[in-house]
Amino acid sequence: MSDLLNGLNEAQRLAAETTEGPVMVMAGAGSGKTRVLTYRIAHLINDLGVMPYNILAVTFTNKAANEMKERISKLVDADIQRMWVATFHSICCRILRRDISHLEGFKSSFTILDEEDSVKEIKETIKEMGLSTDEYKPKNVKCEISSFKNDMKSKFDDTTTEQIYFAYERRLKEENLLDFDDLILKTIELFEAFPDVLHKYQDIFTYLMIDEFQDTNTYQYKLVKMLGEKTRNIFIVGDQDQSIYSFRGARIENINKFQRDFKDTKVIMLEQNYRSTQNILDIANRVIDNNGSRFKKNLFTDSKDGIKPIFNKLNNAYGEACYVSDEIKRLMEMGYSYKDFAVIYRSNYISRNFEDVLLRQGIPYTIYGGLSFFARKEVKDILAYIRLIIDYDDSFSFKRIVNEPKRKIGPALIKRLEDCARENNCSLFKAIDLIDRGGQGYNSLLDFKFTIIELEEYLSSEEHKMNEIVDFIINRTGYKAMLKAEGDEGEERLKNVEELTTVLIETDEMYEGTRKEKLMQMLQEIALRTDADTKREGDDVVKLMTYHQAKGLEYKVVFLVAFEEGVFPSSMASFSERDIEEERRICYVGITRARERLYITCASERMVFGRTNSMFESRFLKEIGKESLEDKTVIPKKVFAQSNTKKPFVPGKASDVVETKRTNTTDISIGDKVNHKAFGDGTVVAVNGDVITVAFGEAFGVKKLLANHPSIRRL
DNA sequence: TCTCCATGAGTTTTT
DNA sequence: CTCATGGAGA
Repeated sequence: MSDLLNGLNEAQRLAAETTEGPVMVMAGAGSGKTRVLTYRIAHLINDLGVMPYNILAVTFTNKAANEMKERISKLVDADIQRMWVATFHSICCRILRRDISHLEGFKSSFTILDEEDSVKEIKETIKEMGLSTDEYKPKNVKCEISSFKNDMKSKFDDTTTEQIYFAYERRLKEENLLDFDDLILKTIELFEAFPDVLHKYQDIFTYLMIDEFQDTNTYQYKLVKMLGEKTRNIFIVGDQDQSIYSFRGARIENINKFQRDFKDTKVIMLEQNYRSTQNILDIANRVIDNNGSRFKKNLFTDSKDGIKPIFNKLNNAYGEACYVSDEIKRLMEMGYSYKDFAVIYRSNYISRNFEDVLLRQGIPYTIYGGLSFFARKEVKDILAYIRLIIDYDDSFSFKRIVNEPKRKIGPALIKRLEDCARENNCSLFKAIDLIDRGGQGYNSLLDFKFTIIELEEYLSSEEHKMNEIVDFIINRTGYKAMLKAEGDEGEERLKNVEELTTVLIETDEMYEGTRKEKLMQMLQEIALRTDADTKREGDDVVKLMTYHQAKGLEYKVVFLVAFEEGVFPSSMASFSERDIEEERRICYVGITRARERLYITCASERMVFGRTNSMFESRFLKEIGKESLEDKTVIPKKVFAQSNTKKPFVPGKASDVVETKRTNTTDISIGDKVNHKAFGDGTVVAVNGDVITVAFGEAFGVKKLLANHPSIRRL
């Protein structure tokens, strides 16, 4: 046996070497579980001669999958391209592409709907049924259906919603579409209806490995069980304390269920942490200890105590962002680089102040979340063009772009087409030839048809390079002209469209076959690509992200911001102990992202819904214990002590008004001359609480600033 | 059919 | 506050 596994500690090594039978690894944060997984796979291939394609490794994100593949490829000589390392959704997608045609009425060329698309389909379904979209809000219905499909609900609340569900399912089938949830469900359906197909995959995947097992839902677990039942070589890795996806149907209980279903499961604990300092681990342990229903486990480390985590409470959200930005600058001078920092928050809207301030301070950053590249309207439009060009019968794509740019082909005409298509059991594209001639927009429709045919000829002829395709499409269809006419915003969107060219060039190199075949493969996989997968890790920039996005990542310096009741724990989760326990796990995940320095900040007041609210410190601060934090707050301590003893924020309470006034003290008044580090000298033109408005003259104009911000002094 | 304005609704987390 | 949607008018 090689010395491949020498770099592992005893528990890790045991986990990597126990290759046969069911194994469960309880891996605390930072205990090297990814390391164990990669070395285990390398061990299977290198030392035991297992073929890479007999290994199935399920990760939580595509990004994690790619990273793992890369790390494995450095450890083994064998070609691992054919090894299955992917998310549940990607794996199911691949299985369905091969075998879904066994199921009556399904075709392997299905298109995967993203969130937006499926809400759109539901909306049309509701309208078609003659129901009101006010009463049955498409978003809510989608949520209901998704809950049902993820076993979070065993039946629908009312029969109408159930009817919508049935109609939606029928509609998807007719249009050859699957939503995200279907990827898992249809695979199970396929395996149940066709045991032969299941056996085929059972024979292929002789070693199963599931990462982040605590976040699997009922059906994902079922899938694991089905696939692994035969060989029973199932290796699951998880941490009950990091289960943060119950809103999506994840079940921590699957950990226990696994042990019941596979009685001879070997359990291995990884408790040594290699990431954080003792001080950071201490507060992580203290917080999570408040969760009653947990199997006790304590992380320890050999590393030093390190720097005491820092707490700071600022007057408002703007001040909080300024503090974080100042600390980043200060630490940069001590030798850190931008990529060492992460700002982590509970929900996306919190990021705004940080974006503003970082931008103004010239600190480079990227935001995770928001609209992903492939979810952008313009990108989806062009992809829809390509889809339609390759497959005229793709009516879903047809509808998306038939009037984009505007061609005077409105809802009335579409309705005519749809009716005709249904009557003749054909696609919308074919229906163009069958509807009655004439009428509003009929000629535009013919034009559109010829444009698509022309584009198809262009695309088929292999003489044109892949990188010319997008350009040709946007020129020929008038899409480019449309964007050009939109001004600055259009310019931005044009850039996104042009970025697609890069994707096509990648496509050209990545896949085999004719141009069309390559494009088809790209289109089939694109729905599962998320922004995080595309983001370049290596960039030397500060990262802004949610706790959920931060899972599995680590940074030298971590700022956990907006530690306020109602934000974190989220106001949506303050009702049951169950919810609070999940918020606490989120907190635990956040703390354990930090390697060297941890900052926790909050603000006394914050704008929510355009209103300024007084905020109260998160209960998690108390659980962490203020004594284990170095308090940098500059507001008088007694103000704090009071706010600590008060009940959480309730809108309209008199005491809150008093609280707000107290923090509004500033000794700067209208007419004062002030100096700002970056903007130079200016005159105060307005004072509103602790926010002052200063006119700085032509170069910088009028700015709203925090009066007691360190970068401002009165002259 | 398109454009513009008003109104209202909503920010928890995502494959 | 900000975005999306829908209605009215051109």
